[in-house]
Amino acid sequence: MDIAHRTTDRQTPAEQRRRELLEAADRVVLRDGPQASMNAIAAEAGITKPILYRHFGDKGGLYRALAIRHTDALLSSLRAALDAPADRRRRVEATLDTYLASIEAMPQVYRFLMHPAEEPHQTEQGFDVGRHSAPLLRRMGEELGQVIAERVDLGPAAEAQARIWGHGIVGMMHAAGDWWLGERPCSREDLVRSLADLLWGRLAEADDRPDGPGF
Amino acid sequence: MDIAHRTTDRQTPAEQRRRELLEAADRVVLRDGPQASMNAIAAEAGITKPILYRHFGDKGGLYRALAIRHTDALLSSLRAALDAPADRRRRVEATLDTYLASIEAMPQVYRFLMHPAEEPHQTEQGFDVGRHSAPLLRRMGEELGQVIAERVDLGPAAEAQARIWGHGIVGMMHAAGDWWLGERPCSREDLVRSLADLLWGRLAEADDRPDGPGF
DNA sequence: AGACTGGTGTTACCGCAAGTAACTTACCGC
DNA sequence: GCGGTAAGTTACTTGCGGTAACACCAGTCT
Repeated sequence: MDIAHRTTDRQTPAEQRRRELLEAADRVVLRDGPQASMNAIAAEAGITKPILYRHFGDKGGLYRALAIRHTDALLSSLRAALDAPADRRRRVEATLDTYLASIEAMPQVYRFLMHPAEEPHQTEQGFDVGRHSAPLLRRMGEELGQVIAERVDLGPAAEAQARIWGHGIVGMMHAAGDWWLGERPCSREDLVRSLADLLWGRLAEADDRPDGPGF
Repeated sequence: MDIAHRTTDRQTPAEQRRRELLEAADRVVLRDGPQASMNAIAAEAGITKPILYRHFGDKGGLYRALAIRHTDALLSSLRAALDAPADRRRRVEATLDTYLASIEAMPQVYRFLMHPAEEPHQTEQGFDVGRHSAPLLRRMGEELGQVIAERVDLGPAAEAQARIWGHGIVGMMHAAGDWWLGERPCSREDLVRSLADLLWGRLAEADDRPDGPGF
């Protein structure tokens, strides 16, 4: 097959094309937000709609492919921070900071990933809860849970505990980051330190305020 | 349409009507999910589209009104749990449990609130800065932050810290709840206990596992 | 009475975006 | 050359959000 000598500079034409389309879609989505129309994306890629549909099936498929790209990139950054050689507190802070720096650097990508606005239109309306609830959060939660399970000694029921903590920590990071990105109430380091303090039990240690019963 | 036999309620007819419309919309949204069309909602209410638009402006307005109803209801439940007379750990657990019980009892409502899927989509986008991004999470985060600031003695920068923690804890609750609702990996009590343990610093206290460096 | 006003309701339409059908190339092995 | 497959097109259908424009039915002012 003559594909073999092509793979040196190109991959198979289909995949090459797919990459180009994804990059065009990326540009449009980053410019117009998740409401970007298929027509606009096709125009940006220099082609017309039906080709997009041949490549990605439907809008959800295209968006899913886009999301997977970015999600993978973010996850590998996070894995790197998680694997850095340092003590646990430093790793937690590095991971938080990596995540926050990422969403700070590309807020449009972040918005796209977190608020997909994908709607299967009018077909197939079942009430599946977890369907389009930001798969990025789920993946991050699962991965963090696995890391925790591998490295932290949690005694019995460690597996379940670790997954719960993974999803919980990721959710904490996400919500705090989302709010912080919108209001910028403090510096990134302050946010990282506060969240790490929270995970380090400072809520439990703090005293009640003099006037009322403690939270 | 005779109007005479509706003399029971003493509200202004407009508000009465608005309530009825919201209830109809509720039924449809709970049945069809956030993709429910304005036509369907109007049909359920026994009227036609333009009336909905006269009452709520646009689809976003209707959905916002719906969301506010449910959000207020949930928030008042949470406030009750937060104000119960008990020590801090018990309050945290009660709040977590209240939230989880709520989303467990009405997953469709929860899904609607969390995944609004509103898309301005054509004419006149550009105002509406805060857009989607689940206002419920923001409100819960702000409220919890306020409660923490009021009741917990955090020393200097307490205000900022409390808000961060509020959003962080709410996000933790949300993400863990979302995942739990989808997979049901454990009982509600187990989840509550694990999350409270996380907030109580058990991640910091736990030892590394024998084979590798700790997370 | 009779015109004026305001709320409720309708039908019929526009614009737009997702998705599809049917046709037209161009390339590649034989 | 010839037939098949992939890329590409135009032109359509469907369905939804949103908006006229008009109709009906209180009360109410003169």
